[in-house]
Amino acid sequence: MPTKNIIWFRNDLRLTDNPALTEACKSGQIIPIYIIDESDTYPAGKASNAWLQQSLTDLNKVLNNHLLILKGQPLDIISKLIKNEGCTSVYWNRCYTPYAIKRDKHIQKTLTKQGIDIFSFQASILWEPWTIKNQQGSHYKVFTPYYKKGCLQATDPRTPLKKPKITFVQLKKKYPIDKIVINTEKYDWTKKLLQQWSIGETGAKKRLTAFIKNDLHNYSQGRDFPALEHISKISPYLHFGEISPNQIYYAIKQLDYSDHETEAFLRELAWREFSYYLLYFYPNLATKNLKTNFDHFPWKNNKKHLIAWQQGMTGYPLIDAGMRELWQTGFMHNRVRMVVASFLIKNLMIDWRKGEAWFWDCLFDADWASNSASWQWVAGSGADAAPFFRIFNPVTQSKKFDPEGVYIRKYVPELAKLDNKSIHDPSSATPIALQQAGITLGKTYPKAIIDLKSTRQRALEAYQTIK
DNA sequence: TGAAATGTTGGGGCG
DNA sequence: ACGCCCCAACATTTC
Repeated sequence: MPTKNIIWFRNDLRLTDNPALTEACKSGQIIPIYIIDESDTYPAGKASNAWLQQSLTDLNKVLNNHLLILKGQPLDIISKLIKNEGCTSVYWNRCYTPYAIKRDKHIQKTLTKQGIDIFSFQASILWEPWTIKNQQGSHYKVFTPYYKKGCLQATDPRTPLKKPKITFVQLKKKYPIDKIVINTEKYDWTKKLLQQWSIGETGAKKRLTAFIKNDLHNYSQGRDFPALEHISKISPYLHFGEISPNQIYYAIKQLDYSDHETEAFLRELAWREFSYYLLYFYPNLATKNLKTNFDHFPWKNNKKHLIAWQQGMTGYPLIDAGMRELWQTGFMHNRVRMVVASFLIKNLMIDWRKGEAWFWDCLFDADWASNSASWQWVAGSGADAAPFFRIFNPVTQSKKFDPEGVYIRKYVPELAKLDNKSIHDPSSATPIALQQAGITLGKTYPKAIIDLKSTRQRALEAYQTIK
């Protein structure tokens, strides 16, 4: 009689390089499950959930319709399944959010007591936080030494595993796939957004291959120009584990060349690791300033400004293009993410947590670790963060990185007819230029909601008060 | 993975 | 031809 193993999929929605799946298959027959965890303290945002639906649909397909998608309390669901089907072990790949760590520990303890074997694996990060320590035996606080001395001197990451041979358990009972997940009606608005992506494990591999072929050679420079899209766009796949960081890492390492470009890309992958690392040592990363002096920062609570930012109606075209890209595609180019975040935090002086929340809801790639670490990075309140006084000028950034206004015209079409010089800052364009482009400020496109120079000054003065 | 203010230099216009 | 000034262009400092 072969053993019956539950493989609990979480952020590892793939069959290749999936250690928990591989081991579960080695030792017996499997019951693959996904649980919509109702007690998660920070449930995924709307965009993220929409992606998840598609991803689960795809995973179910490659599992020949054997994936059970169940909703409720994970411990209850797993216990019931064990009892109904006579399982002897549960396999999963480790998660690293504070909530998941606590939940999994509890489940492991409870089930072990009942004689069930729990096997957990490392699958979604290259280096687990507790394995990387500095010379004093503490955790690193600065990225470069963390990466160079910590990670790169540590054991090499696992090389990717092949897809295992799977035998499914013949279930004794029926388990209705949860309708909430498969119901697309609720997320009708996301249909169009999702069509722009090829979701699932195969799509992830295609995306990576295309990036390596077309964009990697020019990554370090090209990634700064939002119109070029010389970026990997792999983050949503990586978040849900449709591809593993190991697969990406070795796809780059095993190229027949290694240069400034490949290094630059691997460094970005390492920033993701650093985010997980920080989250592990600072479980409140998403809610509390790592630099506590920021607790006294005089944030403005201007609802109108926040909404203008969210809707892409600030009157600064690069900001508005970025925010509309987010709304229309569930994604935003990285350079623009930094600029819009700087604008919200420093020019509007709105608490970074408001921005973090909006991104959490709108981004397909919304990731608890990366999102909070990155917002704290821009705010200057995080570990090894950008200094507060590094304030982006959205007009300067626009001229530098979207000189022809290609990106702006794509997402802010009402400015399409403006000339290349005026398009970066319509509020300071000549009346003739505006008229020729058919633009009436305040009517067809908003007037700049704030003045850059004075708000910059205001931010610097506010920063002085908390120093 | 800035930007603005301030400092320095050197070519060219001009009296 | 010379000194003076202007001001780009670049470098350094500051936030």
